[in-house]
Amino acid sequence: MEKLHQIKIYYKDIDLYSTLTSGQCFRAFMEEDNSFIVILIDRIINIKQKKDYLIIESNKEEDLKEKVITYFDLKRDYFKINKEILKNNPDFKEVIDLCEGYKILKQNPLETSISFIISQNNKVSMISKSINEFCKLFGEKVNFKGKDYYLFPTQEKLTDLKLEDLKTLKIGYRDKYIINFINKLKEQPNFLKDLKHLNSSCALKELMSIKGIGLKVASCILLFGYGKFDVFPIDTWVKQYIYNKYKIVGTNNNICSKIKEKFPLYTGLCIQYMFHYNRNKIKETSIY
DNA sequence: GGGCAGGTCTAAG
DNA sequence: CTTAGACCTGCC
Repeated sequence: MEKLHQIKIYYKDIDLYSTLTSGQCFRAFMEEDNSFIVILIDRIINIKQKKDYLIIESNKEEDLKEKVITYFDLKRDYFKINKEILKNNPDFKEVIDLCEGYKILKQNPLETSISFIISQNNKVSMISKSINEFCKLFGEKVNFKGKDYYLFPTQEKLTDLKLEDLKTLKIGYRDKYIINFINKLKEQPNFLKDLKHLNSSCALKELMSIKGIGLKVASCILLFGYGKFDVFPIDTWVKQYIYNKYKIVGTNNNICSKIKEKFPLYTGLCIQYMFHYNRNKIKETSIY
């Protein structure tokens, strides 16, 4: 039985629920006490809010505080950013208010890439199942508070992956896209590391040169895996919001350039706010 | 059973 | 350069 490490971080301005359950990450589990289990790259954590503190338990002590701060983007001043966004778009206030405490997670680029390749034209529940199965097959098992969890596999572990290894994942035609991606990593082992240093439009181009990664998935990878706030994933929810609010239609490229004009600062964050807002509105007004 | 889900590829104009 | 259609799969 591994020793349990606990830390406390003074931080109150985060909404763990909306941050962890709005489709940025697919492997956060809510516990009965409203805390969350998060597979935080190389460790498992349990995180909960208690008054003005975040209470975190983990199986691994090393750099725990730093890892949590980075993952949940706690150093960024979202109040200041929100104010700047509002200055350009006062009518965005209702959205901003609903998204108070919502953070852009900084996840593992490898996990983000594969997760969002799987996510295309797929359901969130299915995406989670497939990714968990993927980790179970190829990732390291970690016992945490009496339960087994699986880390996301390392790049080295994935280099020998074959198409037929993916058959049990129920990811359908996306299996060959994963293999394309892994082949790219085999050719260029530093591919993911190098993306960090590219500007967003170059990084998008690099990612989209891989068959199976389009504009939407590439944008998700850069926003959620690299914290590049100047890319913005346009999906069905966001499209719907933009249509309802601004009557903007057209191809994704079209929508992208128009929304960039309207929200020149932190466009990626704005889009994510819209996504979260619209999903919540739909849920609220749903008769089911 | 048809439609749909945080899209992308392909082929055809 | 733009745009239908097809596409795995499970769940309603």
